[in-house]
Amino acid sequence: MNDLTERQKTLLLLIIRDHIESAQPIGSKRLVDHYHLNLSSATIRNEMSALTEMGYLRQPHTSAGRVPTEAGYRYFVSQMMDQAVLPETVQRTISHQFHQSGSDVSQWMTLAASILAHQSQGVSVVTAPHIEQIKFKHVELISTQGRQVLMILVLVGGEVNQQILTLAEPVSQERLSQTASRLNGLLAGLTVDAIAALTARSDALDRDILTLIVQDVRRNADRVSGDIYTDGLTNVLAEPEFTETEEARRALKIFGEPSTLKNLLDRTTTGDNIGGLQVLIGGEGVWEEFRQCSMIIARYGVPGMATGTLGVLGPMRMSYAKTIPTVRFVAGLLSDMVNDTISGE
Amino acid sequence: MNDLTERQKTLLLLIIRDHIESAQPIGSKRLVDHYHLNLSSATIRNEMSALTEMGYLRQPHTSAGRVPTEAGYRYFVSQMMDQAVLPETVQRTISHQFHQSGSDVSQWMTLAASILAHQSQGVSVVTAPHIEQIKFKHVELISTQGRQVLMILVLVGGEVNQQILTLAEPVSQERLSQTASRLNGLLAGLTVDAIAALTARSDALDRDILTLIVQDVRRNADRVSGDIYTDGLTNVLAEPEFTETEEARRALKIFGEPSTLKNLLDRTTTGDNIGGLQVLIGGEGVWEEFRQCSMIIARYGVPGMATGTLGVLGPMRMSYAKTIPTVRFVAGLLSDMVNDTISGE
DNA sequence: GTTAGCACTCTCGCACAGAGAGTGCTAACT
DNA sequence: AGTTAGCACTCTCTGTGCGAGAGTGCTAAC
Repeated sequence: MNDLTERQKTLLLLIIRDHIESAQPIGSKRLVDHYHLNLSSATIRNEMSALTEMGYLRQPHTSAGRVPTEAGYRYFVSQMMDQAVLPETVQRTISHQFHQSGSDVSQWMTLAASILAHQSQGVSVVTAPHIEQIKFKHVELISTQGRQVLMILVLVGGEVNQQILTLAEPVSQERLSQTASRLNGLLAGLTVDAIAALTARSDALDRDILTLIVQDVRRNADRVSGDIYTDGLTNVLAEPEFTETEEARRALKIFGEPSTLKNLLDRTTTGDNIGGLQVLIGGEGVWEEFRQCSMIIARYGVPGMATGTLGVLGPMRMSYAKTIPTVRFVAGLLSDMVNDTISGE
Repeated sequence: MNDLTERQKTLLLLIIRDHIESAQPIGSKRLVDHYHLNLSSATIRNEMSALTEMGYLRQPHTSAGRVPTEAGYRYFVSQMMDQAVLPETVQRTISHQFHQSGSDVSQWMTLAASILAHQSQGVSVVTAPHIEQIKFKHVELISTQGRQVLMILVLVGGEVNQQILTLAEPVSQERLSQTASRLNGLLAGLTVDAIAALTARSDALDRDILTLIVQDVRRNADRVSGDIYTDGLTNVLAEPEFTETEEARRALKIFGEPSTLKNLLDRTTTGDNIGGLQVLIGGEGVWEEFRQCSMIIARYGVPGMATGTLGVLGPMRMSYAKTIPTVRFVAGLLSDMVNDTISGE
């Protein structure tokens, strides 16, 4: 891997950087003209030939300039991975936006997706934090009319669900309030599984409600952890490599199908490397449809408690230098926010 | 308008229907071959020439077949508007999906958008119902830690908001419960404005909470009524008229920008024609970017109480016969559901 | 009013040539 | 040994010209 001479390294990085900007194959002459290297085009040709031999560059056809291969990009990314930092002004802007937004998880997600899409000019995707251990906090029962009761369920972490249940017979608000406060004492801090265990040995009214609580929490856990937020779907259409629509369509279609997308994200991330980014270049064997694309993915949250995934999809020649630190920064922010809400109790 | 002979009518409808299917200009010969009319191509040419003269058809160039003009489509739509009905099997499938879904507004919206996009193969958009008169129903105050209190607010219509407020000094859960139940008696059924009026003449704790209630409701009203759900963004890329990306991109971009989109919908719909559809053909002067597109829009909900908009964007040669009844049906379903939740109290 | 026939027009696809860009190789230079 | 100038070569891209095909409008006959 590191049998590259110093000159070859700088040349390779230069070529990739230029190609990311111009979206065109880079020739030796162009290189000499644009950057005043103290070298002739012939020398550069020799080096380029060597880099091609080594698999970092590729020629679309015999008489075109060079284009980075996946290996080339990977080298490029590995070089800049550590240094790339988001300018402080951008950091502040983003933080500001988050602090201005509401305290609702879905708002955070939407905002994160929007910021990622904007900054990177790619397609962003954010999954809501999946809460590993859901714990009961509080329940309210409000009679609405006849046998219909509105149940409000508060979970540790501040999440609130509501649900309407229909009882076998009308029950007064007073009795409902009593039941609620009794249950609150009984269930405080218990996990779903513990509550489910309790259900069996309870009397009629309690059983109805407990069953519903368990059901609701479980269903909701599925739904919320399945929630996927995307933004910038159309950004990618601006890229020159997607002028023939077919390619773009196939890639975008995947992003339009939440289930497939979730699957893809799950397969490529593990829960315990918070802070570490993954950069998938050219599909990297993961998904045939993304052969022309790259993805930058990160996990955020608190391992073992609540974690989610976020990432950006772009063309293979996306601006890694900008996107990588952005993804990292936003992941950090979201982690902090998740941490705050969880440790709140 | 109705100076069309019977034969011209059937011919016009035939041409449009064929063009919607084939996406190609329709020539006289093709028409004779495909549908066994008892006419020669020459006769048809004469009629086509007349239809062109009248502005219903157009020739892309001298020696191509005919293509419908906007006026042609409009005539087509006006002819089928009343008869088009959704097959009962489809109706049942859709109803079923709605009844299976949760009771959460945002789930309805997502589902509606998904169904519309799928059925029509176009881009769908649904705005959440805007509640005109928000009324208070119930509040709960739950102490979490120190001075932080979780406020849960239930509105008439079943909507539930939560919000964390920080008090000047710690207050016991008991006192909070008292306050909550007092407020519940006081505010039941009041509108936001009425509550705001009360705020002035209340003591410290009440005032804090009341202010927050008003704030929260107002902010939430803005947010929810601003919520826009879209689906099928990539469907439109499959259409042959969008193979050059530029056109598609501009149209899609608008659908990616919630604010612009909302503006557009608001401008083209009025709140009081629930049940009536609007069909905008070729942008219809509304929006330059949609020159190649059509939109089918409907309002749903209960006028004066809560209404929202939903619609489908597709190419001008979209399948009106299928999309119009679908939009109408889904609008009806959503209206029913809104009606149910509102009249629930 | 309808139809057959015909000349006309315009697009589309294809082949072909020339320009341009970039390469690899060789030989000369430092 | 490394670097450079020069040159022949290859391949894409662009524009042009031409024939095929499709469709039309018009005229004259039915």
